[in-house]
Amino acid sequence: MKYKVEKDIIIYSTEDFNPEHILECGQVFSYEKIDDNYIVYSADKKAVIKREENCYRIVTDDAKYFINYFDLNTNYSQVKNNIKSNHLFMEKAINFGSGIRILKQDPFETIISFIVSANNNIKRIQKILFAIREKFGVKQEKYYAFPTLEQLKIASEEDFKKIGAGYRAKYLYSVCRQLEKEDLSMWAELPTNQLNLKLLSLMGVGQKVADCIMLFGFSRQDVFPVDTWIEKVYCRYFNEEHDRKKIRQNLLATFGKNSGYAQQYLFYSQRSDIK
DNA sequence: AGCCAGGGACTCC
DNA sequence: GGAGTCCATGGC
Repeated sequence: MKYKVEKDIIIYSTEDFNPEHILECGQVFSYEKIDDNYIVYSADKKAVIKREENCYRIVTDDAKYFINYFDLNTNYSQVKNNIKSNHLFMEKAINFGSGIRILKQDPFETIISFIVSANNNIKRIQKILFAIREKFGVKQEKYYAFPTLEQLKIASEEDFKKIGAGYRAKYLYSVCRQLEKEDLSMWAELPTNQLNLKLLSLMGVGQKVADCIMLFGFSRQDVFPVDTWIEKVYCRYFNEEHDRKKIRQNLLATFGKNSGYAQQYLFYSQRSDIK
């Protein structure tokens, strides 16, 4: 990826970087579109992505953080070549979401976000997560940081209900109780299968949510989140199959260590319902 | 009005 | 280990 850092980050190779694809492909919920620009919030940080003549400009106080966040040192042209299988639908999905990059999000924020995401729609997920920021996060200049565990653990189950989390309020409350006893900073060192077990032990985290957390919060590519949209893709292009465990196994066998990337192109194109 | 949303827990067997 | 059922809420 060709980019330059002054104070802002300037992105030159726009075929592998498209803010619309990156932010609206379902991997992240805390962002806004204002006119032609996007604002994304991660942990206590913020970045504005502006379209300029032959490049994108990422305006932020913490360039180092967002170079990592946007995964700028991974070559996505190569990623796309690696998963461009014989399947025509895969090639179409890649073309449709050609500017997708898998974000490296904050682990705690990702855990909370994808617990909220379960059996929910994206609009409402966004609303709940912004409310969590406003109610429990530290106020910055013009936005609220996502609360740390230390800050969020004062929340009661009722607090989460008032925010609109519905039956997930109980999960959020108990996950804070569970995480109080853990050292989350050590989880990044675990191999994927052990990290998976840690995540599955959390209330409100099943295999799909665990996969999303591993992919978006722990940079693991050897996972394949299967939700209702991926199930639709699978039935459309592979077999009529509704056992998500089997679907996951088959897709992992097909895409191997590039599964996470493949999943995201497929999810985005299917959810946007390209023909 | 009824179905669906980036599913998971719980209760049976 | 599977199959059924229930779960809050808002958008369409």
